[in-house]
Amino acid sequence: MSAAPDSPTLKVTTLNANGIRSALRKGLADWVEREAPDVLLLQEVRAGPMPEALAHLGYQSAWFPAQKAGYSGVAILARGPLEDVRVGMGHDEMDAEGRVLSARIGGVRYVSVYLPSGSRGARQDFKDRVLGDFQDFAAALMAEGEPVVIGGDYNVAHREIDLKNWRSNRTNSGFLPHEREWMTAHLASGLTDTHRATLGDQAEYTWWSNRSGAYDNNVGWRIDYLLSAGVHLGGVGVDRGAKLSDHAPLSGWIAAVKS
Amino acid sequence: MSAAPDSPTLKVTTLNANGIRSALRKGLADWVEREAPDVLLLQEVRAGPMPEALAHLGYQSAWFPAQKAGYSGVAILARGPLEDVRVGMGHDEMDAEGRVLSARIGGVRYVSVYLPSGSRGARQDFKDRVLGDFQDFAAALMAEGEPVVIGGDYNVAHREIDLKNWRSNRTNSGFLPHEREWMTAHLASGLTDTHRATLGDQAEYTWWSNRSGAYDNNVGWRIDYLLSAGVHLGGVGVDRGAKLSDHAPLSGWIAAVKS
DNA sequence: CATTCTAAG
DNA sequence: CTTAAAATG
Repeated sequence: MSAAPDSPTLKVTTLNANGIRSALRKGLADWVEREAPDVLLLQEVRAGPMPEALAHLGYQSAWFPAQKAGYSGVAILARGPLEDVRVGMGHDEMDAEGRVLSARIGGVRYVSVYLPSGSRGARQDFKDRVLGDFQDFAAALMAEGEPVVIGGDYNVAHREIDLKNWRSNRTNSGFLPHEREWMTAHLASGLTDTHRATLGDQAEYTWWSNRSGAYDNNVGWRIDYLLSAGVHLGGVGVDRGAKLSDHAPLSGWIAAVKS
Repeated sequence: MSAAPDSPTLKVTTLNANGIRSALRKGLADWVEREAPDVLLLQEVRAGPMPEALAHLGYQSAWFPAQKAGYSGVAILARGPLEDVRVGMGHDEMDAEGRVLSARIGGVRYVSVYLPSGSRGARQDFKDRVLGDFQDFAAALMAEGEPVVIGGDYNVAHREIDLKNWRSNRTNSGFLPHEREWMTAHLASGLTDTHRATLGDQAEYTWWSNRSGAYDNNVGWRIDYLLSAGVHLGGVGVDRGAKLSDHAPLSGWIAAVKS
């Protein structure tokens, strides 16, 4: 992890929890107490609202579960008040699966997003369809004029350096040419990939398959992002050693904004 | 456990495994190697045929799974050849659930039976219906003239001494008056309850609920039986400490029969 | 409370 | 490989 900058900042973390109950068993509460993010964006919580999960550490929270129990679901936890909480992105299919949630915290709009996986083939069509819709949603948010921070699991690796075996994955969901082009356009719409901007072309991953020693061999993908518009995110880093789920927490420091 | 008698005998064990994979994880193979039953009658294996499970210890086997994966299913394992294996009891409903299997081993017909639980209310009707059918099946087997040993989970405690809290369970499935009367009639048809015959009115259980410390407090039920007709079973005993499942293995020694 | 299977990733 | 739920005991 990088060190925090000197000026007054807020720390923001995004994490695909792959089941918040599982992540809590693996020490999420201790990790949060130690790392003390001011804003925590969670994806794939796979549970209904659990406001008590980190309440003892002083977090308030908003939750947007999927209609289907045990599936998907996002949350935002923060040490300050969550204002103007918005569930969903006005998209029946995405919102039925609890994939987008946003709130204003300290004058910044934070979005927790979990874009669909296409690894099960039959879902690639859905993924392809909603990428454009999410871009429209993000553009509309930015047009509101508030600073925006989007954190989440995009299920897309952008560049060759963003996954271990890019050659063998050129035809696999998550690194398909049109997905990568979509990410390029998404960023070009005004969002900074703070990980890339901070760490440059250093290979670093945020997800490792559970199968066959992918983590031990660091055969990973960078598919989780902290994107920002209208505000600077610094000190971005991946806590590869946290092992709270099959994803690593991705954190950064954002300059405090007057609200 | 009681000691083996002096004369040439075969050891027979019955065990509701509550998932043979689980029982193997909990040391079933070691237990079998140590206790070395010649015949092992298993219920609730919750798996398809696994002839390899104890093959390394020299066991041959017959399996009768339920049609529904992961549910019910019985098996017979033996160190000698299994002759005239018969799957089911000629009863569509019982046989769809893999509840009765028999084989001749060393001149004795062994039956592995898993009678339905009524603990889920809606299944009590089914249980009540099939008790009579199983009695008919057993009577027909005995009428064939071969010695018969039936081992299995009857899901019925016979007498007040056969469960810890008989007073509070008089209206609960497994100790209903008509179930107890059925067991009385079942035994009266010519089957010896070898546990009761050997150990008398000593309270001993074969099953403990997984909930709320039932095992530690020995709040159990005697619902597994070794019944015999035309052959004597001695040295019957329950291995309460085995902890291979929520049931204890029940074993006895049978005098070898000329085949 | 424990087991297995399923859907999903 | 892992998670959560569902069905079943």
